[in-house]
Amino acid sequence: MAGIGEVAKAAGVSPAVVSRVVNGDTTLRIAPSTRERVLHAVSELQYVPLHAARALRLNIPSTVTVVIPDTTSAIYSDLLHGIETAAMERDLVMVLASADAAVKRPDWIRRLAGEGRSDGIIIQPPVAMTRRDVESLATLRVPTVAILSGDASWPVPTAVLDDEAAAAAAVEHLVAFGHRRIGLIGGVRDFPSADRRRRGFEEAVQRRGLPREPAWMTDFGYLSEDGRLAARRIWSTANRPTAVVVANVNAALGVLAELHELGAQLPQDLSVVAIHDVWYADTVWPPLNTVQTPMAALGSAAVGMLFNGIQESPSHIRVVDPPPKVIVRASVARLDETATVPEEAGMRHLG
Amino acid sequence: MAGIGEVAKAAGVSPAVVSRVVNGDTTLRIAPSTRERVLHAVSELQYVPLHAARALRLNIPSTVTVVIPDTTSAIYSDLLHGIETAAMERDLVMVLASADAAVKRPDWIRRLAGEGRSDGIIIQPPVAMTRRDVESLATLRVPTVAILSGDASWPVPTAVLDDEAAAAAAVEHLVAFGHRRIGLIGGVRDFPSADRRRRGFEEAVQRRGLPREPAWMTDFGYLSEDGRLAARRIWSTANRPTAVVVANVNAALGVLAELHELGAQLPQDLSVVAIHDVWYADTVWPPLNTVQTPMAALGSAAVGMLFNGIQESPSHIRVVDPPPKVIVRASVARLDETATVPEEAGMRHLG
DNA sequence: TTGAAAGCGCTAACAT
DNA sequence: ATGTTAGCGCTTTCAA
Repeated sequence: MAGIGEVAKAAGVSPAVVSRVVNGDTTLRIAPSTRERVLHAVSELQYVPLHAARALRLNIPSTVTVVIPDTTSAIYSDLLHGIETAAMERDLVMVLASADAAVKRPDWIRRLAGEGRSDGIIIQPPVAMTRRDVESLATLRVPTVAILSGDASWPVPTAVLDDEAAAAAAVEHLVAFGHRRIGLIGGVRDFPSADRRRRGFEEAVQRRGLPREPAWMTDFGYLSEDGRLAARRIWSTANRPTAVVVANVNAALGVLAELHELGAQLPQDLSVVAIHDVWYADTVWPPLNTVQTPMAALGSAAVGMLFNGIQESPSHIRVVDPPPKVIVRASVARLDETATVPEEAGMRHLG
Repeated sequence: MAGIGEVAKAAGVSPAVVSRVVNGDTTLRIAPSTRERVLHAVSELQYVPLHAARALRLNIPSTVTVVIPDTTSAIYSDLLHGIETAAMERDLVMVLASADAAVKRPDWIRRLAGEGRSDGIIIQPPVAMTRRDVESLATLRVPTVAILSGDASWPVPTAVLDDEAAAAAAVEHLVAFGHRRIGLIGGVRDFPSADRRRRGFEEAVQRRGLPREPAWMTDFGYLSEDGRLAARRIWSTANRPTAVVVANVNAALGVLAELHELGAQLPQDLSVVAIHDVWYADTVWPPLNTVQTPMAALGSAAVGMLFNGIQESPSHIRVVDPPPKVIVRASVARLDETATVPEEAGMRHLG
């Protein structure tokens, strides 16, 4: 409630002095006693500068907005930490908005971010979002970067993971455990990150000279229910794979649940490894092997793209460091009789 | 980039007219052709009013900030939807902040909310937050309501669930399935919501005349790891219960995982029902029985407390509607030999 | 070492 | 039917 004027009056100085003291103006020459009085009045009246007024006067970025399909998905846990840390370093406030709202009310992102409330937007376009929708983001007068699911051809700058490497790491992990008949439970077609994971999978399979079987590959999506569908499909094929790579950990949970209901013995009947690590991966049964992806680094990079100044920011980056890391739990069976490949060899040459 | 002045110039009118057209001033009498020109200029220049300037000029609430310990916990999924829906009805933007930040930088909440960026705060005080911290929230010049874990004695307004009823519903559910030897895997002591669930549990046990056994009750906390600890403790007691109520679904995941590792057959060896429903409750094995709590209603109520005007807002409310609902899946075994209580009777008189 | 004054972009009361 | 003006709270030359 207290404004700078009241503080000034209480301290017996002008508003200008209060402003300079509060903002720690180093060029300011001031009598220690005066400074004291000001500081005292500030804490007495609990003065906090009104952001709207500063924002109007100065033109300093202060807020980064992140829009993700589901704020309460553990998948984004590391991502958000990465963004928040990078934002704090730049003294920016991170604000989170669910894409739900954006979908229900198409004007919502504009409302949230297009009124100068935000100085940068980090968005993962939900599956439902068309290229046109993305394009319209570019018309917001706010720097925007799309994450996770775009590619270099997009009309806005993008930052993505090395999805090929993640999928390849999953395949190599299975190979190291002796598997050769490997399927893919993938994301939907024409969704860039899903396409990349599929490509990484196929290249790794080919490189290893593994058998390829169309019936072992599905593309229902990233959700738990999608995983259930895929599990039923693959379980019912005549000539099952011994293992599957699941493109998303949430889908993998559905896969495990459905396989249980189908009466499968896990991991003997089917081994599972999923992309992305989340805290509850070790609470399911069997505890799920995952490929940990550099989500925190991605978040940090996205913040950098927005606020590092134009010249240093390419319009498309792929975060390759740290490389994907396999977390071994208990959802992959060791197939000793076929284990011709030494475990080490599997992981090395991925780069 | 384009300001109201440029739009005015482009349309050949004064800024005042633009303002009134844009804001849909109903009292405004204007020539259709003029309005047309204004609208055209607005869309041509992609004019969006600068929020900071409006906020400075008007004094209209526009933002509600919610602070929760972990933004990426599915527990809060319904809560956030409830808040968001209620906020949208009032044309408020919902902004999410993690308590992580608040803990790392104690001034962060002030920064976020004390600068007038927020017109209302909904916070779940994390376990680490002392009563003094909560008290200091009251000194922010922003209306604040604490949710989920407070009680009527707190220095800020609070909105909580009917935790007693939720715990009682869990007990009644187990009784209806024939259980009599029932334990509680509770939250930490002196955490209000945990204390209430414990009380609800104990009252229900007493009401039903069930055996009480201190070794069947633990109080490690709400997290998965806490659940693991509790599961080991209870599994190793000489005279085990046949079922446990777990005060939090995340802890329950830990319980299930640990029991598996201990070699337990579920649910035959131990039945489990947890408070709060989340999407992945049906992806674990066995699919977890839960008590669904009215989180969305709670969120909605909290928004109401903040923005409904003082007279209608008591400083403490308990959301009792809809009542807790048991979601039956497969983690509770039916004990037919002891099933003396008709299933229906169990749920009725809870109110 | 401090103060006075202008102005950031917008809206509302008051002209015309 | 439209324009003029003042001012929201703050920062920053520029002056004293």
